[in-house]
Amino acid sequence: MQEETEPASSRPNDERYDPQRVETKWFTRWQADAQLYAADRDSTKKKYYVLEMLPYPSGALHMGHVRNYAIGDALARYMWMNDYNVLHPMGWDSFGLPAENAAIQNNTPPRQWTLSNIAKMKAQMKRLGFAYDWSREVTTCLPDYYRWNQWFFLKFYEKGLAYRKKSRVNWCPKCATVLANEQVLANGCCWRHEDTLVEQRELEQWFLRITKYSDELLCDLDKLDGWPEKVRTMQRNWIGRSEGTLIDFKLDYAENHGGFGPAGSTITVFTTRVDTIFGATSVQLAPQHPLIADLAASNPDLATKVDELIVEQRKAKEVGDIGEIEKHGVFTGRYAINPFNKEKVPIWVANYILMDYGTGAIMSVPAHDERDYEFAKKYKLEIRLVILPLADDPEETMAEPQLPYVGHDGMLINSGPYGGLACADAIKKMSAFAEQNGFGKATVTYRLKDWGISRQRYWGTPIPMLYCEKDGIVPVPEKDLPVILPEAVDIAHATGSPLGSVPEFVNATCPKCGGPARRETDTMDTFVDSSWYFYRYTDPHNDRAPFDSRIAQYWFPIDQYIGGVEHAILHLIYSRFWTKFMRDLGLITNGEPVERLFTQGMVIKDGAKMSKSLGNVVSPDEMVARYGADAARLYSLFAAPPDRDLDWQDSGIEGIRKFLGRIYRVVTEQNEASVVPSELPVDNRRGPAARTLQRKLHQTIKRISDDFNGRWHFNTSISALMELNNLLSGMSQDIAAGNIPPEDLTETKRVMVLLLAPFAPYLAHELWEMLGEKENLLKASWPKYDAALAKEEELEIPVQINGKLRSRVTVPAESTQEFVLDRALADEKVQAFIAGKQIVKKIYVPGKLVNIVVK
RNA sequence: GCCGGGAUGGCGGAACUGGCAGACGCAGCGGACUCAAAAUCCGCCGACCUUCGGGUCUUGGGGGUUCGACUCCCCCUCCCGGCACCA
Repeated sequence: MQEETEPASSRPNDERYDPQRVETKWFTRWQADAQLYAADRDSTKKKYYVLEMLPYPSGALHMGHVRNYAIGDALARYMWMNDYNVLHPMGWDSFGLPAENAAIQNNTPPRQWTLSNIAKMKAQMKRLGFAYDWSREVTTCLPDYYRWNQWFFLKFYEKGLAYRKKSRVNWCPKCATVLANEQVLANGCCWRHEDTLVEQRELEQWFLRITKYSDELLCDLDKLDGWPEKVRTMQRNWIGRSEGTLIDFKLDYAENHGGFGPAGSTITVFTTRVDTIFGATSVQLAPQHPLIADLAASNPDLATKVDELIVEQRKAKEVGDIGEIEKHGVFTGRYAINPFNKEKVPIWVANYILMDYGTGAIMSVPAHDERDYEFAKKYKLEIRLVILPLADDPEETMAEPQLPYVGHDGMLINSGPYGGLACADAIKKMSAFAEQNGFGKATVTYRLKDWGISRQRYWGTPIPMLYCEKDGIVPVPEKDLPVILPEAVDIAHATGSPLGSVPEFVNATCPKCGGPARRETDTMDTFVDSSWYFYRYTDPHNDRAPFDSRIAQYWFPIDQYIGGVEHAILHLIYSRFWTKFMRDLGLITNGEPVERLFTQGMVIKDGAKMSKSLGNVVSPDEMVARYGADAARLYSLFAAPPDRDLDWQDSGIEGIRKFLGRIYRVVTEQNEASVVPSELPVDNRRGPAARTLQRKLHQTIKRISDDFNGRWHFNTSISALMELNNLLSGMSQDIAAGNIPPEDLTETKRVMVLLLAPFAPYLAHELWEMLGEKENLLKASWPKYDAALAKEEELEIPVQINGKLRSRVTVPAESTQEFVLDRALADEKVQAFIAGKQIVKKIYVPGKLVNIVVK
């Protein structure tokens, strides 16, 4: 009596889902249509700019890329289907060191290596079906892009925001060139000469004055509520704003006869706790402090000790535990005068003082600073209590603290006229006093430093500057841009900047005097390229300006930016800086580039980040070949919520591949009713099965739409789609029996395909066509859900007794509290549990549960 | 040390505002189809106890609030990320 459903194996092969066949077919079609994903230049639709961070063209995509782009692509497709004018571009962050390394290793010119990598990766992206507007492709290593880096540099220079300064860099004596920080091994040696210690050298470098925007970069973080709090916190830490006071300690001439001469007569210290200054018992200098060179010149013993301190400090920094370093110091033999109490305090040099923070000098207050305390104990310096904390015990107002006491809830003692003041009050009054008397002032210090953009490398944007003997530093005139990066440069044997060995490049004419001039041979940090590339996408072929302001204004800010959290600081802070600068230039009006930021998690395998050395790398090409692009993409969305790390499992993608096969089968099955449905109108013909299907359909639309508009938990979107598919595939008998109206069946399949489209575009397009749809799926409208249809008619209400689940009752959805409670109490199992007991409380949470409390 | 994030079956994960813990998937087990296998389909699938009705326990650990806690509060452990003698 039971009809056996036809086994799948008897189905002709070509009816089964074959990802290679489907994907090749659509890949070919999409290739032929250059306009497919083009953003409109003029559109009455609302704009939506969705962007994924552009990759470095290393030669092959990895799974992290696939995940990143799968998220962005799903969003772009969803927005298209919601009738937005979508901008979804892609490009290449294609300057940088690996191209030079490859050039040295394989003897391939960096340009050739880079462009061939781009070709490979672009082919991969296309095969994966990502919907990019390739007519807007930006390649940062090409002159039509980097000339605008140079143009911006000239603007920075014009505004006084690009300047030259001596700065310390890593120098390998064997390579005879400068190394990036990443090229210095953990033990402080060169990556190519593992037994050679890297030195620090002073070099003239170009800087961009990002610190001009420190405050704005910090304050505007508060407005970025579409950014993860984590990233905002990281940027706040990075900027590191700190309010404090600068205080000048005069050198004691009586003691310092001669020493400390030309370098100055005062030491300026920065402190956040000027209220503790009466407890200062020494002044501590960073070992690199300029005053020391002066002293050390006449004191070789001191010079040696200071050098040791420098080495200790640098080693600790390289190992990354500067916080753990054993504190060492040396007394200079000299003294300074505390301007508040005119006391003479010894001047020391210590390895825990950093030259690049504050002024490189501190006043040491052992009683109220942990580091100073530790140092003072070690070298037997005086520890003088000047703050008494408020006592816990209200009987006594002040407590004898355990040293060091670093709290702010106290009162000053032993502090002359300031005795009795509260800390906060004292800080204000003492800062004001210092300012009135010309030996200090309240100030704000930042951890953020100006951005050193000079790189002694070949594969980067040439800095458009000239050095003329007569006119000094002269910018290249705008009309002479771009300064083209020459090819055929021997980078393997270069000493210093490779461009320095190219006479045709170096030798130029001074635009001012017409005499000979030398070109700048350093190139720009590649973070310059990525600081503004997303503006170029809006007007990528402009040869008169980096972009047209009006066009950029239409698209900006970026509605959604998606990328790895590893760029939370550098790239995202430089980009914000660049945007503020462009606004001040009048190019744009927005002060921030990115409205909403999403940072996706890493792709890991076997509990570790994928890496060649661990041998746990999963190749996207292999996944596409074995399971298809749709499966690879769908799995990267299904395996974990996008913001969390994703643990790659090969068996998992296999499961997704099976799901795609099931949805293919369910949608394409020609399941006609064997019983002819009656002629009644549809609404009256819908029995319980039809209603169940309809309800599930609308619930699924709601769930997936909510995920797009909210948390982006696409893993649950996809499970919702699986549930719907499971329900429909389990209804074959109802369908055969004519219990599902044919129009419902068609509608369900249609909607399922629409819901699948953002995640698995190849299969969705194929099924869409198979359903007889003529219009491009991208232009189809995202389905709307009907809350009334999604609503359950009957509810199964769990019944708890004293919080423990004991039974369930089924009630109509609109039941009153009274009705539900009566039903629950009448239930047999419930009766058994409450028999002989007293009902204390009856709780009904509408639509959710009943809890009966008994004694 | 400071600031984030996290810990749920054998595994990846779900549970949106305090209301049925374990959706969906993987792996596993049983069955159907097959000469057989693969593929596919159907069923079972947290642990322990069970008289097979069910019962007890269970969301890193300990306490608390509540009729009710994965969810809120306090304390603790471990893992991941960032910052770190920042004066």
